[in-house]
Formats: sequence, structure tokens, C-alpha cells
Amino acid sequence: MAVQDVKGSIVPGSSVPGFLSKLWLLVDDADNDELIGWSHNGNSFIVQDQTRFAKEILPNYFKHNNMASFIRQLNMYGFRKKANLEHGTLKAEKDDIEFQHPNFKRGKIGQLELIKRKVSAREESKLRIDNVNRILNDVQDMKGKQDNISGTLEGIQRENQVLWREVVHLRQRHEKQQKIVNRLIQFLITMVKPVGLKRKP
Amino acid sequence: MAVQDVKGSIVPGSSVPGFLSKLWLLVDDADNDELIGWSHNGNSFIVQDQTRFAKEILPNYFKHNNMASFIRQLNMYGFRKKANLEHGTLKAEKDDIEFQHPNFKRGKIGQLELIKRKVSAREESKLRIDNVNRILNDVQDMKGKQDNISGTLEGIQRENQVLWREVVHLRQRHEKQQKIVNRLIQFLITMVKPVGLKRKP
DNA sequence: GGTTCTAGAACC
DNA sequence: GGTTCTAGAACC
Repeated sequence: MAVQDVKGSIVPGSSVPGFLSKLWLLVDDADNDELIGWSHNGNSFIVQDQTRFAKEILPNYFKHNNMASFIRQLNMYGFRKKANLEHGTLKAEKDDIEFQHPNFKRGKIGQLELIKRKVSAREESKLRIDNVNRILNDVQDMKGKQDNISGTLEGIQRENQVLWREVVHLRQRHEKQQKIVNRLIQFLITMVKPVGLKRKP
Repeated sequence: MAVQDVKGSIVPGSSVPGFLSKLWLLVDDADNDELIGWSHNGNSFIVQDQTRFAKEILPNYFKHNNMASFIRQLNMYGFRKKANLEHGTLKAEKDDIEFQHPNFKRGKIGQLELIKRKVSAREESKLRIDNVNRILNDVQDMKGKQDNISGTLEGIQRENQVLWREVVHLRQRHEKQQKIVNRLIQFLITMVKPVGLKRKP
């Protein structure tokens, strides 16, 4: 029973997720060295026999014995698989696998709390939906404003037509009036002016 | 060498992908019955020992020996894992797995061509990017049109102001002129009318 | 179209 | 936050 009171016991004051605590114990425990342990430089860890590891070790620490689930968690916490450098090694019969994380290193137990679980798929998807909804809302808004502005424009264009008509009408009236005034003045002049009067040179 | 001329040899006239042809052979071949075979009703197939199957059978048909890659292909072609009905069976030591597809059934080899590979992730992603780009273009367009319409609106509003000023101005001139006309007429009347003249009753 | 590594999503 | 099944994406 290596698991019982593991949670939080490694880095007491901090909140390191159960998976990371257990993973550290798993890798660091010399008892497991046959199946899982640190790489030579301590910057990664290596599982020697995936099948045996999954069936014999995993269920002691987690609620399953599936390598796939273990790998899913590793990826969830940002671990990356290291490329197998030796592909020409005795054909096929290599069943090992190596993972690393910049903050998962031998001796650097304090860095465990720097390893963050990626934002859950659910939240991410919600975020994405939110973003799309935001865009759709924006477009809706723009459409509304466009309709508004189009309405205003039409109103103003109508008003403009009316104004133009009134301007033309007023100008015509003004012209007519001007003619009347001119004629009246002309008439007055002929009334006042004695016939045959000459201008001074 | 079970693989060599498999491609297209099962359903000659059609284009069944290599994976499906090989899968059919794999399941249908009685030589493999210890590790993979049809379920009792022939509507699904069962792998008995994933680890042995992956290491011993897979490389004879495919270019790898990974169960994960095999499962990835199954999912790609729409196969679904069947839930393990018997979870209380002798604790843990069950390493079998069962998959099914509506068109993958014992004896129904002709239905193989109805199984379609899902649209590749790449195409899908391109489609999605295209869609986003289309939306962004639309928004861009709308923005452009909005700017245009705003410009037009401002122009018309200015024109409107000018027109209003001209209307006011014309009305004022008209009023002044009217007064002049009235005064002139008044004047003419006083000139023409004899002083003290009375109206008839 | 196949293989590999990582992520999404549902369910717990 | 853990486990499982399926899909995305890159590379071949």
C-alpha cells in the first residue's frame, strides 16, 4: 500500500495533484526500478516493460491498469514522450517508453508544483463556444446597428428631398416676387417721372 | 506472408481500403482464433490477449506492433468498442477487447465497402479554418460597408444642414420681400385713392 | 491512406 | 480531478 497517505505528503505546504505525487513516488522508488525509474541524467523517466508495468505497478497507485490511461494523464500534465533513439535495437522486442517534463526531474521535488494540469477539455470547449457566441453577438449587434443606420439614412434622405423641393419652391416664389417688386417699382418710376425729362450729362 | 496480395483481392470490383481488407482476413482466419476472432453472433470481433496480439499478429499485417495504432485505425473507420459486460470476472486478469461496426459482420463481406474512413483531420481542420476565414471576411466586409454608409450619412447630414440654412434664409428673404411688396401696394393705394372718399353702404 | 503522439469529450 | 473511448494533427 504505497498510496494511502501520499496526497500532499511530498510537498506539504503546496497543492500538488495526486497524480503528480504518485508519479514521483512511482519513479523515485527503488523497489520499482526493474520496471520504471529515472533516466541516467535524471531529466526523464523510463518504463521498461509497458505490459508488466501496467498490470503490476499501475493498480497499486491508480484505479486502473491501463497504459493508455496512464499516458493520457501524462499528456494532460504536459509530459512529452521522448523519441526512441535506438530503433535498430534487436528488432521489435523493445517495449520501453520514455517521458519527460521540464519540471519533473530527479532531486527537484520542489518543482512539482510548477507542473500544471492543462485546462480541462470541457472548459476549453466552453471557452471556444463562448468565443463563437461572442462573435455571433457582435455580428448581431453590427447587423442591428447597420439596420438602425440604414433607417436613419433613409429618413434623412427623405427629409433631404423635401428640403430640396422646398428650396426650389422658395426660389421660384422669390423670383416671382422679385418680378412683382420690379414691376411695381417700374410702375412707380413711370408715375413719378415727368414725361420727356432728360438726364444731366 | 498473409498480407502480400490482399489489397483489393477480397471484394475485387470495389475499393476497400487496405486496413479493412486486412482486418477482415485477420478476424476471419481460423489460424488466429486463439488471439482474435468473431464474437458468437458474428456482429463483432474480440481480441483475447491484447499484448500477445499486438506483438505476434499485428506486425504480420501492418507496419507496427502497437495496439494503440490498431485502435486508432478502428476508430478512424467508425468501429466502436463494446462495453465489457463482465467486469467481475476473476479480478483484473482479463486483457480482451471487443469492437464492432454495423457493416463489419461475419459472412457479410460485401458490406465492407460501405465502411467509410472518416474525413481526415486535416481536411476537417481546413474546413473549419475556411469557415472562420469566411466569417472574418464577412465581418470585414460588413465593417467596410458600415464605414461607407457612415461616410455617406455624414455627407448627407452636412448637405442637410446647408439645405436647412438655405431654407431659413430663403424664408426670411421671402418675408422681407413680402413686406416690401405690401408696403408698395399700400403706397400705391394711398396714391390712387382720393382723400376722404367714402364707401358705399 | 497509415502510424504516432497528444487532445477532446463524456462519464465518474 | 481521474478514467475511458474517440478524435485531432503531424509526419510519413
